[in-house]
Amino acid sequence: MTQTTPTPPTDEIRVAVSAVIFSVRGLSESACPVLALPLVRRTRDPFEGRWALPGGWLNAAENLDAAASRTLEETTALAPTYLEQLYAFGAVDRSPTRVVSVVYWALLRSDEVDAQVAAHAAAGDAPENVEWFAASELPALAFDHNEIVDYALWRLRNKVGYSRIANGLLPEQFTLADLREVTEAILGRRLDPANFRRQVENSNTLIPTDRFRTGNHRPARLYRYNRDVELAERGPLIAPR
Amino acid sequence: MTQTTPTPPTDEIRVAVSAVIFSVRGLSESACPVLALPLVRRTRDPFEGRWALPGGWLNAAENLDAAASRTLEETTALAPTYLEQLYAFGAVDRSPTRVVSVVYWALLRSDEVDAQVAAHAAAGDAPENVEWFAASELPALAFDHNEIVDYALWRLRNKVGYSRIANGLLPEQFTLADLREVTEAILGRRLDPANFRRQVENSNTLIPTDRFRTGNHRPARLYRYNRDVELAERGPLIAPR
DNA sequence: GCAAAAGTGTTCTCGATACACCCATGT
DNA sequence: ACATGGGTGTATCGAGAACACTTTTGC
Repeated sequence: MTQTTPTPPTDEIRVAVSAVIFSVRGLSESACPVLALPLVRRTRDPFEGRWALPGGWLNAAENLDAAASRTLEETTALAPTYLEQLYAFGAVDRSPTRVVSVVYWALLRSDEVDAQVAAHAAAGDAPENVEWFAASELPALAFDHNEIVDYALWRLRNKVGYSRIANGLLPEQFTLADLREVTEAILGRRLDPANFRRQVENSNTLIPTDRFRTGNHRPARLYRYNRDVELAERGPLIAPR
Repeated sequence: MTQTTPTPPTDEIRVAVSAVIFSVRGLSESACPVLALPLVRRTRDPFEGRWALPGGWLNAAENLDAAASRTLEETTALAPTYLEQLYAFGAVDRSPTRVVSVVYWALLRSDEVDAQVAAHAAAGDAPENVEWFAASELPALAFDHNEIVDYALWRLRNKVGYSRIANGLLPEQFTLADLREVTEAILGRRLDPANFRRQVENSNTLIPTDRFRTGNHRPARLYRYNRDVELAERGPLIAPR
């Protein structure tokens, strides 16, 4: 930003924005929910045919956050419940041409994704080049995108530990078991239901409703997210959008 | 990174790299040490005369990390003990022209900085446009650099809490009181010497030497940094350089 | 001897964990 | 009735904070 060089030689450097979009597939089914993310099949030369993170070029009149949202919207047609910058990747050899990628990571509500995917399947207009993959079973991706996903996973797991962010993956109303199972899917280990309940209750991030989900067993209380909390953990940076 | 646009319209976007460089001034003096950082006075139009973070344009054949190191070297002629990417700032209106700044933050050993500054003062070749400021008494900076420094301070304070990073500001050998005073300067509050000692000892980041610093009171043991630890806290990203 | 910092020991509290136990529902 | 998950109670452990106390130096 200090412009020491009179004629900046940056013509050959382009800025891209990508996103690691997390959601949960197979919630409320018998099996365990699985952390998943959408990938885009490349249709042009560098790594043609390989899967890659959704992304695009940064427009000159577009904020970084807006570009990340646009990328996300173009891929999933959905609004994220959480969006945060991950890292700027800028190694010279990460692409045949010089590209600096500012990567974001996001959380999507599972019900919206499920509905979207089901609607596309029914209408037969599923975007041909977008596919959801389980985060634990990714193929070899284009560019350095495998490393990027690894880093995003690390951040997500970290954040799930000290913050109550997992509800960003759940519908408007959900049970504590839902929230616990999603957290378990992220962390990759089982959690004590009793202790999990108390930790969540003490965090004041959830508001109990008077509705219950009935099923095979004792009905479970439904909770909803408390929007007054979420912030204050990201420091003095303004929330995106 | 997915190059959906055939002809990317990125010609007007330039990539800059800046650095928030922290060091400690006034260590081993009677008063409390003060967290300080170098600023550069702008000599051209946007915000001419105002102080700004050291930085420069990213070269086409240069990694982001390398550009940060270069920036740092040009400002201080010193090698950092710690260097980490802070954030990519890319709001459209943060500069008259469209600039995406990838900002790093770094720690410098206080003794090296003191020696450097003293040498320049003696030789009379002090760089006219670089000056060290106390982090708590910054003037109004160019661009969005005040916000950037605030965010870097937040990250530094955070990291000091859960990691043993403060020794990156200290000379090769130092006492526990040195380390505690630096930590106090960063956090802005006093710490219990007894508890601080135990926390540091249990963290295994320090190696006791058999040397002592003698002074007005009981001699204090000198410690040095244990280089085997430091990493593993930054996730799967490779260390810079 | 005294002041002051270096360094040690002890206690208390709080949060996380483990786990025993009761509750409510469908079958 | 009983299996199963929902939900509560309780003992234990460890890290951190508070603070009393001993040690070692310069003056």
